Amino acid sequence: MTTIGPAEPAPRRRRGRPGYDQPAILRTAIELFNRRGYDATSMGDLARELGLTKPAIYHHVTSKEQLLGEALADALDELTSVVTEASGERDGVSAYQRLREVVRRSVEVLVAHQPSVTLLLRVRGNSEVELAALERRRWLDDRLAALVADAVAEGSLRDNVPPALVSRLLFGMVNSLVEWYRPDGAYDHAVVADAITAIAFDGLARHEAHQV
Amino acid sequence: MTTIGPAEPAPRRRRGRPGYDQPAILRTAIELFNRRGYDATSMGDLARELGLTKPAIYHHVTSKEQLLGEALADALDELTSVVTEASGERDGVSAYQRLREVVRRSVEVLVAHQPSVTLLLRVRGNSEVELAALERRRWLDDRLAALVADAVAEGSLRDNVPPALVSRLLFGMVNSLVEWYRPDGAYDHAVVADAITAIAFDGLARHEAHQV
DNA sequence: CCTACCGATCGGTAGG
DNA sequence: CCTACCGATCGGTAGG
Repeated sequence: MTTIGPAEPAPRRRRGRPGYDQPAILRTAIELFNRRGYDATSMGDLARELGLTKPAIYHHVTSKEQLLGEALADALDELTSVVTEASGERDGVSAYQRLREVVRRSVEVLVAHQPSVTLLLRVRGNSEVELAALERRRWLDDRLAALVADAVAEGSLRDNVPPALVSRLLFGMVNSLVEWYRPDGAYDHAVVADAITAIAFDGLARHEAHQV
Repeated sequence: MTTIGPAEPAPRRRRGRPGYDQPAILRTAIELFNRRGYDATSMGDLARELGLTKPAIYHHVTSKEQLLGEALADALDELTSVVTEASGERDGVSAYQRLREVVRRSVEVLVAHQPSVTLLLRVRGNSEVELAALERRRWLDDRLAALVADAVAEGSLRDNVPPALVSRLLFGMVNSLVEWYRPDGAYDHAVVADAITAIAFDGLARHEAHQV
């Protein structure tokens, strides 16, 4: 029913031009979707960027929405791994330590999968694909909020701010890095991860000076 | 050349239907632009939402892009006021205090003008109007980064994270609240402003427990 | 001559 | 992978 599937294990002999495969088209599509926005990007734009005609793209891809779905699945799969692996209860590991680990690993995912995560964070729910992605995102948010609540309950986080609010602000800060982080820029991902965890957990005031 | 302008000071006698004025149409447009995205919102959608025909909208408004420009100007004017007023150097007011004031007043602007600020934060630069808005936004970002640098230089903020990075993360956290804040929701704007300043400046770890 | 619209349709372009 | 198209809808405007 569709030409999409796992990449052929052995590079088969091909007829015609070498051309693009689906992952290559997806990468370019994600880049354009981020640059101009999903709706403002036409399949013609994508064809021009690739040096193909519009119909040629449909040889590799069934729809524009499929490209979006593929991108969102990438981001969601990665974030789901982080949250399930790092937030799961383990003997001798406090909620506080697990939260710090989730923050650090989230930063790594945002850096390594920035284009698809950026798309995920901009989803508005305008189609079935987007609504499904929003549902998975909500599941992640709930797990993160529960982890923050655990850390508050165990006494390691401030309890004068509602945990749900803490969770939103903490991951709001984490997620904001997709707006400006550039892999070839001034900051290594480790520098960013350190800065975020330092600011989030210990604040940005010098401790001698944080009384107003 | 256009019927747009300041509202008539005295409500003159009208013939025909009472109808909408430009500010009312703008409010509805902003709401739709946020719900579905600017590009995904057609003037037909806006007309349907208002109970008008499409041509009727063009009686009040010259173009779809003008509506976007109006919204972005609202957000930018408000944020510019905050940054110029609260970040300006004054005798006896430290950069640290001014930064806290900017954060607090920014939260108030985000809450009071959430719809237009949300649009501003999603601009991609797809048109002249959007490019001009991005330029003004960059000006704001530069002023904020300078204020953070001043606070670091005066010794009140941690100096082990680059000031430019601190600025991005701090206002990334502030800006993230447009993604979830609801004026009729659980949190008063003062609660949110307190939570953000507390977390940002003093961190979310309890001070007895913030050593890992 | 005005404000406040309507029914119909313009030239182009969208995804497919 | 192209030329040649489709059904529909886009933002915007005509006359009345």
